Amino acid sequence: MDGPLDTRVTVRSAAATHTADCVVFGYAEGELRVLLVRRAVEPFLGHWVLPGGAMAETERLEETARRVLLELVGVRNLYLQQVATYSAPDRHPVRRVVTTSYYALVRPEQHQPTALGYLSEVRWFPLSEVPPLGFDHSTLLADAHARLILHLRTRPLAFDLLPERFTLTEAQGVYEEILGEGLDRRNFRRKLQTYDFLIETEEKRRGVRGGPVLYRVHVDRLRAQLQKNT
Amino acid sequence: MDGPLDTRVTVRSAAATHTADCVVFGYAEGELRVLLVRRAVEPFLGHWVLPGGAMAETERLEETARRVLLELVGVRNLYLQQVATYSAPDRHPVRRVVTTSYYALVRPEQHQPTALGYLSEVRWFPLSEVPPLGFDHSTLLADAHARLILHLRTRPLAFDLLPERFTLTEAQGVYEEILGEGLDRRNFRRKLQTYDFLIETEEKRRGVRGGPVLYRVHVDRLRAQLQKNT
DNA sequence: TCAAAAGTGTTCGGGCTACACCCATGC
DNA sequence: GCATGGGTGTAGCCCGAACACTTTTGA
Repeated sequence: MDGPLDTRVTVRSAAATHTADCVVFGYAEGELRVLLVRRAVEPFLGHWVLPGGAMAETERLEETARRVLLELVGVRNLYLQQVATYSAPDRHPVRRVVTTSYYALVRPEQHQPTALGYLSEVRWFPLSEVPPLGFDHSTLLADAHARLILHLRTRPLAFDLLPERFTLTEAQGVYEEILGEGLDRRNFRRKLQTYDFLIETEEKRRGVRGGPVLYRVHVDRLRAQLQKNT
Repeated sequence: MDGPLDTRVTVRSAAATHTADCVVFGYAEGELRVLLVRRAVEPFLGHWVLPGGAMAETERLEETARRVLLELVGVRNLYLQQVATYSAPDRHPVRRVVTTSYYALVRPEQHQPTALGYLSEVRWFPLSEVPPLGFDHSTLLADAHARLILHLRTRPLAFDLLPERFTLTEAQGVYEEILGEGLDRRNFRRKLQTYDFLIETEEKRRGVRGGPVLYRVHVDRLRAQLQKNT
């Protein structure tokens, strides 16, 4: 309660480090992917884990998460949602670390992630090829994905993963990849046509049969829509 | 990320106290209520706040929350869900405190809350009569209530707030109080009749016109149901 | 020209909503 | 006995699910 400890039980307050870890989702080549980093230091040297960093003195956790993402993929202003906080005393083998997880949606083609600091590698993994992660990060990833599915069912989030111009079939691919299930093309398109933030452009995608029409989003309307069902 | 800090930005890791604060909901006399405590120490001396406590060295935050609830209302094994984590650097006027909030559902008639330690008073407040709270607890309360509404729409949570025997009208009252809207009696009853964990007893409620029949829940079936849509 | 993907309407069923009358009990 | 709340069924609506053929374009 932000106050002195209760006196009935003698507890020593834990001086834990607090980190923000990011589950960064991206969509490329028809697959939902997640950004992982490889550790170059112990513990879990050589393991793949979620990118993250320690909360600084004057930061909120969300700011920590944004700072990490800026450093890692050089992107600001992306869609970021807190998922949960993990506090098992032994979740870090060396010292006490409490972690709050966030999920983020980015456009992979716009950003080249760079390994830095204590990392040896950064890579996009298709969700189905993610190896067992260090710490309890497999759990964080699963929880974040579950939360994303939940959110996607009530909010038009997929467009934060798509490039500026996209076809409806590509949009459907994003939905199918996140939800992990196939969707009916006509039902899907009818649903999208109810969104006032979708704008049909004059262009068609070249190099693909059928000559699909390209769409773009009216950014302000999309933002308004997203705020409505927060 | 549970690792050394990134090197590109020099951050000093914040040694924050971490607390678990509880938004304890109860239903009594036809009203949804929340359990608040009054502080007997600075800061916010005399203010009403959410009950909570600092995470101990060997505890997970959920255990902290359960410990607080055990001490405060003497109840184990209640329905407890993590809501969110709050980390604004200035949310506590004296020192840095990060707080993770939980909501809990209890049966007020079974427990007499007791003020202890640094508290001068403990009281159930009807949700509509909650005063402005100390710290940022008004926000935590609002967020927890919003989360409860969300959960109630997909899970049969109301029965964790009702006494062992209850009428369908009483159950409807709980739903209406949480959702903040009136429900159609017949539609509501039809919906409840689809739940296999509701058991009609032989008894009727005495002292109320109409002689409504009392129901109880099949605890195992309810637990099974709740786990299904976690 | 043919193979592949884009594009398009209608029907069906289930679940939610709205609505009115009789019955049991307390006062 | 009468006022209050308990108990019950049906019809419309909306949304999501299922489903097949024509058009466009690349190869």
